[in-house]
Amino acid sequence: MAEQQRGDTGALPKSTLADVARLAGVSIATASKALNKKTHVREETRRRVEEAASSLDFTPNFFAKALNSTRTNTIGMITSDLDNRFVLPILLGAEDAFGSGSLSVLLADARDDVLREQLLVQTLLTRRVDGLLIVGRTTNSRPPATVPGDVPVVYVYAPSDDDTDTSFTPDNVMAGRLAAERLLKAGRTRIALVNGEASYAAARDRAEGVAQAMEEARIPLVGGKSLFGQWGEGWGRDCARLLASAHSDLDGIVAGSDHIARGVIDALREEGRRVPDDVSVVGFDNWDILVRESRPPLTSVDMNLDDLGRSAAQALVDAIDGRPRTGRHVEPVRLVVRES
Amino acid sequence: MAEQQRGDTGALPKSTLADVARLAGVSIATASKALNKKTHVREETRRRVEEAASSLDFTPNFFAKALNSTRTNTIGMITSDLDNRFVLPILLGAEDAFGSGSLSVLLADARDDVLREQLLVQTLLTRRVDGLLIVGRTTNSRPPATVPGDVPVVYVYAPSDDDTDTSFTPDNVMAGRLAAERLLKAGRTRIALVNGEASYAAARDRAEGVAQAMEEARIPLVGGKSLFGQWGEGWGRDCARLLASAHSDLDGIVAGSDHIARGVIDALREEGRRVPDDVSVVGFDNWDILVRESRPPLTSVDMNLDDLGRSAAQALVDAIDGRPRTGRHVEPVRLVVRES
DNA sequence: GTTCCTACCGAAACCGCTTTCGGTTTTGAT
DNA sequence: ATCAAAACCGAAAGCGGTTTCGGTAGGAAC
Repeated sequence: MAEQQRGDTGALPKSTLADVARLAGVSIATASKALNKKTHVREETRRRVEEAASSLDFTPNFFAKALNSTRTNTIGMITSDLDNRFVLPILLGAEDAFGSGSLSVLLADARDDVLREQLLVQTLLTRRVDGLLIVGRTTNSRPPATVPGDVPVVYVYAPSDDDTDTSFTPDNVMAGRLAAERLLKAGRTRIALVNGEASYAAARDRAEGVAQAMEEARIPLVGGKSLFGQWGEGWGRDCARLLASAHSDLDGIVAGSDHIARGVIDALREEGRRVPDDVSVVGFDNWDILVRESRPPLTSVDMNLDDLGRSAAQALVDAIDGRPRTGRHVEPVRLVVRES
Repeated sequence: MAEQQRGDTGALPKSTLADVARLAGVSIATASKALNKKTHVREETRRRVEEAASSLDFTPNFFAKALNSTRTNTIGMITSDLDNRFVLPILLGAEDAFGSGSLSVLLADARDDVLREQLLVQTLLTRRVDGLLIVGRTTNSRPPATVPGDVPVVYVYAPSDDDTDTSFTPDNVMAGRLAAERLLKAGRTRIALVNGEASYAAARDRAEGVAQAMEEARIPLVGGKSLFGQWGEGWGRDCARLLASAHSDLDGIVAGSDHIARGVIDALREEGRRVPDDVSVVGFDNWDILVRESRPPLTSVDMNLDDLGRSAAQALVDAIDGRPRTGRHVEPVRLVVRES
């Protein structure tokens, strides 16, 4: 009998702070303080207010709150991720970085278009987001977005050109090292690098890491250097076939991506080379659908995107709280050993 | 000289409607009306106000606006999509369904957990979203979320159990038909269906569609019925191998997914059957990375997720505008012919 | 019995905008 | 020139909270 159904629309009663105050027999001001654990309110009064609030299942009006007080507990996330691989891990990271339920994420897709991105920044700022997470499509660095004012921005995956910005990007050099070292430790000495497109920083960085590891081991790369090509399976196949026929002693291949690795493995098998007995293969990305079902299952370097997202989100939270952690953060990756 | 830099924080000047009104020499009320193209305001007055507004680059305070007026131009999107395939297409659809920039999407991940989903619904309602888009992980139908009040909800991919809700789901029966018909039209008569897990509505529906097409053609399925298994390449390989050795006249395979199809194709090739010369193969999902680089490139049924998302988003917009389109909408899919 | 603190509480201003409603001009017709 | 109707405009009342600041009551100190 306490609550009245309002019509038959099932609309929620929407009690306001005034209702709570009235029910608790205090002023609105006191009710507000009581619920916000602020200034001294007698313990008993607070209890009364809280009871009143919960009995009316009072939910403070988000917008009224936001009207006074700069924080909105909302962050904006602008993505340009085409194949859809980063958004959710990063979202999860962000959600975890806050207490559950407290923070919300406004997601928008820039479609890899600078103008559109700029527009989205505006829109999000209008909605008074506390901070911005800008997710790139590649690890190539990019011009910083122009974000007026003091809104913190964290770049993820694609770092900002400006090193005084805050960026989080996976350590592709380390990835290259891990891949090469894996093969070296397994005693392989005739190792080739079938890489992706040279226009990608990821490809170049991985090449760099591989080169470092090989130099330290004083073993030259088969073919002398990174073999840049395309990202697809086709390139992996073609290149592996050439390598196999040119170098009968080939015993290891670092592939620039899992995709390429799939091609490499298939070609090797068809050329009569056993994987991993004759030639061992390592890929990058640890992309589930590619890695798990290849024959044999592919050893791959996982770029730890979840952690990357979480770290970035955490950094954004910190920045919002006034503890900025500027600079380009290059996050560690990890090798996932499978049978290849 | 008009704008003053406020300190060196670079904080934006944040002009308010009052500033605009003052500059234009009108009252706040008039300024408001002028900018909102509402009641009659003299054309010249409107101009003055608009000039003032743009010279101060006035942006209305989102929260103040939201405080009076139920609409917030924000929708909530709750996903449980694990492999990350639907979120962006649907997001794009939603963004397109509105004028660009006008609407924002609050994204949250339910992690396939009913309790968490319920929590998120609450959180989003607190933020007064105009509507809710609930994206499932499979096409299996699901119990409706309990959304108090009159907030419109549209289910995407996974339809609600309750047919008076609004759901959008791809037409997997049609998909099955298209796949089978493609093979039949190519003159194939010894066709098998290597399907995914029977616990998935998608698998069962596709089987249903294939069965319909075969019946109409009065041609039985090799093996007599859908061969349910798992979704992976491994199952595709194993099953294709068995089929190939048991049925030398086999000339067509419908695979339950592109993933399975990849396995099927690889196995067939290794069994010495040429694709498509000896056996033609069709997959489902048209998942770029799987389809394009298989040998030969795979003919596949595209589930039109972009359109699905767009339609769902549009329906949500309509519902918000008071034109609900309840029911389970089964959206068409399309065949993408490649070489297999 | 004053005086002075202290701890609580509440009136009222305010955040920035929308909207109602009454007052003032303009306009148009007579 | 006169007057009603139409067109504009602005004061003020919200929307639902937070926050300042002054008022009270009760107790300790004198």
